[in-house]
Amino acid sequence: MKKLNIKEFSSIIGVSTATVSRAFNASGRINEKTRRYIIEKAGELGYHANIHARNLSSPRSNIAGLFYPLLAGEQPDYFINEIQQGVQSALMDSGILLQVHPFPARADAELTLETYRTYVLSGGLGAMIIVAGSAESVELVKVAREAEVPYVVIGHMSGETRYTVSFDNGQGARLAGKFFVRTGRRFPAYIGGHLDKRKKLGFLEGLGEISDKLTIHSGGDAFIHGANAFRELRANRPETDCVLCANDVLAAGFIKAAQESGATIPEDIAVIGFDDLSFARYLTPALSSVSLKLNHIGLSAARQILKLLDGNDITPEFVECELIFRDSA
Amino acid sequence: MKKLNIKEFSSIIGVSTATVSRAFNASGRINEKTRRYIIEKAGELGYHANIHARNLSSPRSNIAGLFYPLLAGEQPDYFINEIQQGVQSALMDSGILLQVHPFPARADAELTLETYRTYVLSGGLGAMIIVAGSAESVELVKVAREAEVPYVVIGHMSGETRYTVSFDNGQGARLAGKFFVRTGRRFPAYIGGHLDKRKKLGFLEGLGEISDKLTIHSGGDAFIHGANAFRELRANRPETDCVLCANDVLAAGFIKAAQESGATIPEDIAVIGFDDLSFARYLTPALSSVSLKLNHIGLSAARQILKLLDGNDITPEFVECELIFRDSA
DNA sequence: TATATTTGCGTAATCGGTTACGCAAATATA
DNA sequence: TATATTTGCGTAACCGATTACGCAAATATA
Repeated sequence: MKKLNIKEFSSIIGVSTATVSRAFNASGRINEKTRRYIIEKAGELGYHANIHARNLSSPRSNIAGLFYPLLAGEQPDYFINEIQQGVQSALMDSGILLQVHPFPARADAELTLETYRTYVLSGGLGAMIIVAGSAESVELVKVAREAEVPYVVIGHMSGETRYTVSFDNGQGARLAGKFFVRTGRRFPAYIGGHLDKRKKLGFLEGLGEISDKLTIHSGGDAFIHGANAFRELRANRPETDCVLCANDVLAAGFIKAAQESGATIPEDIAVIGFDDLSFARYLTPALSSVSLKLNHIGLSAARQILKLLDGNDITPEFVECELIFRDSA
Repeated sequence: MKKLNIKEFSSIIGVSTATVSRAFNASGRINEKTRRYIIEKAGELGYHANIHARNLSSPRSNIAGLFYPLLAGEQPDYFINEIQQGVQSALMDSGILLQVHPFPARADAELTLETYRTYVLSGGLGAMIIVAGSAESVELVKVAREAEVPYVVIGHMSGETRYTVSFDNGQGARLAGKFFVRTGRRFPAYIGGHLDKRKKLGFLEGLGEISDKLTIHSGGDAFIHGANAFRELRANRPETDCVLCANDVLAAGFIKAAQESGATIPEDIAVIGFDDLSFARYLTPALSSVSLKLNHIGLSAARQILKLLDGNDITPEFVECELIFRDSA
């Protein structure tokens, strides 16, 4: 079945193209009966307004892009996943579609970034949600500004304070540190992938008096690195009695290795993870973790976008980290 | 800075619009020097061809949509996440963008579906990847056909054999059943959310001689339901010595409850999960699971799409389930 | 009833590209 | 050198919608 365009369709049902167009758009005056008739006929004959033509003549794009830095390694990225799901639920009934735009770190980034740049600047997106965390994120914000596309950034980004849903890793880490001193721990360790300064600093602050005892271990961000960290710690600094891991996957690896070696958690070593991904509670012992409320953050960011698209103003939002207590600390 | 359109841009740099257009498109004859000159100038002046106009005059869409049924409950959907990540890596350097289209089950589905329908039929998408598993998926395939958009479906869908990347849950479950009889288990149970016939049937087949002893428990698909299942089983059928769970989250819940009650796994009860999500190995004991190779499936599906978009033919692909042995069985 | 206002719709310009067609210049062939 | 072919580019007709403008009919106001 050949596809109808507006000219054919309108002439078949005996009205003008303008009227057909008005039937499908809120704008313009049209008799309610005519509108219903046209909509009905469109259903019968299978007429669907070409979306590109619409976008061309009256610029709009109901597509929002979610941009985020790709994790190194092949592990599935639960972090982003939880944000994405939050974003999606907020967008669900808004008529806004979601496009996902991962970008790799450094090496290939330039190419990918350039692709996105062109895409956005040529009008492909109506809104952008940018997850901070790499140099590329900053570039993307520039692109958003240049293209005059409404955007919000998730997380910390220097220089950007206007459109954000932010959280403070440092504050979260501080919570963990304080908890450790409060529960009488003496020899803390921090297991971090590619070092996140805020986390480390916050942790140090929270650790207060015992902060001079801190050991830092950094390898990668994956399960295996958590396990390695445990083994090295065991070998080089057996007195360690509490650790903060930069993410939950790392914590899972750490716990696993600890169990294999016979260490008990939290008695011998208390461990706290970061992000509070939903599998944290599946672990044994169930993992205590600094919750970033990722789902909530995603939701908020998307709602902000929705407001911007409605022409409303928004105020930056700050989401406080919360320490979720389970069994590992 | 006002945005340039092709007419302005071309007249500023002293060529015709046709030449500018040719510079950016593979089609058409153009002197290599002219092309380079134009591209350079475009960079300087910040000219970006309007994407809607391009799509209008020469129909193409470099957007692929990933459609999938939404999980009941608010849990993050790791299943889809792993597929999505596979899809993304395959699409990464292809220039094809990915849009995600979750659709809720039943209740609100009609509205959402209608939105997607209109969107696709009006030319919004260049390709569709449809995850089977609900009545809506079938509808979406119809939409794809009607809109003449290349598509591939992931999973089983009756009537659709041409464009698929499929797997057989039944085959996977059979593996689990066989393993249980081989290892001398006698009283099997199946923990399933909304019952998946194939899984149950396959499990029964694999169970062979001990299949008449099978108990079936079905509640929901979440962690809590797995835990509940354990408790009920313990109360009503304490002799149970092996279970297959319809997914890994369920299995995680089951294991957790088992540990709390003091039962040991796998000695007292062997448990096998389904999907082999990446957190399976984080659990204690590490969860044995029927792997669907979701990441691989996503990759394949996307590659099929790429082939179709290149005008090549594809042959349906079948991905065999594999039982991944870890510590829980 | 005469005039002013509103409503409903059609005509045609416009959005910003792509590309068929044709022509002149450059190159190849005889 | 004369002719045939190829190359490079410009002109203008599309692609399929939206919407400013204007007119006639319907309704409101005097």
